[in-house]
Amino acid sequence: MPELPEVETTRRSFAERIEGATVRAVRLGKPLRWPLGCDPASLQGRRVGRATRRGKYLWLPLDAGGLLLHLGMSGSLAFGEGAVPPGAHDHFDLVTDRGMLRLTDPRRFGAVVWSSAIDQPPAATLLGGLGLEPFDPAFTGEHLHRALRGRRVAIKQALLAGDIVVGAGNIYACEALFEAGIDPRTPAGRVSRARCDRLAAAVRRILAQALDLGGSTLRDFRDAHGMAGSFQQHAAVYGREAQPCAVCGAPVRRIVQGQRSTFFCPSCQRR
DNA sequence: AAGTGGACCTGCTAGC
DNA sequence: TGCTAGCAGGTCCACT
Repeated sequence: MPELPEVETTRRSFAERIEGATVRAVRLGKPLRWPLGCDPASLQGRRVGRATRRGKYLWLPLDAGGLLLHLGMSGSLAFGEGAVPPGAHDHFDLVTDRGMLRLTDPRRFGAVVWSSAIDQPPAATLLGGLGLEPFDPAFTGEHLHRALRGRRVAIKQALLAGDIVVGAGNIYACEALFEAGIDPRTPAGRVSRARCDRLAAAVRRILAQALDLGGSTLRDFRDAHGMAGSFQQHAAVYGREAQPCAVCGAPVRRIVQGQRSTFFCPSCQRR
């Protein structure tokens, strides 16, 4: 599910309301990707700080540490007052004096991990290999071109890998490559400097547009207010196999790269 | 070092 | 109607 726009939309929807709250209790459901890494009772009484985002991870500071959260493929966070009984897919509740933050995640690829600080393991280890933030001014065509040099993987997979630039998942990598007019199968190291300029701009523009639209809701994404996103209605290629390209009319193709679907227009996107 | 494939887990849909 | 195969927004890890 959640790529950068969904994670950031989620962050914005609860960060201000939970900041300054005091933790009353923690409830765990079924296991997530990794164990919490602390006694849940040890979080009681801690003060919640300002939630931040790095890539697709959220960092929720608590006194003397914090929680690193990831939504995996199917996770979403909800924040609300009142005690709603947990459902079968509710696997983490942070109950505070201002309301409860709840992670719902049917597939359980998500995670909530305690760390004594964001720059200490395990948080630092998980965040350590991440590439630049797409809206970092340092993320330029020049940076992208340099980072791709010598890499033989397809450009689509290089974007998804997250070690050069974070935030673009399967939907937005496809959309950015469409906007930049680049065939997703192009070997990463063969994308010219000029096209890297276009691609870096396209990644930023697509992610910004998706952010404006509250992300994409394919099936179950909701922000912490329960609001769905609407970017999926603006997708040019993602999920549109065999439908006519809005620019040239050629049928959109679906191929598989690294066991993930890639959608592209074989006419508008070239090697 | 870079590339590849498998693993994690559940739910939904299309097709027979 | 019911079963099965295939697919889904991520990313870590082991292996070549």
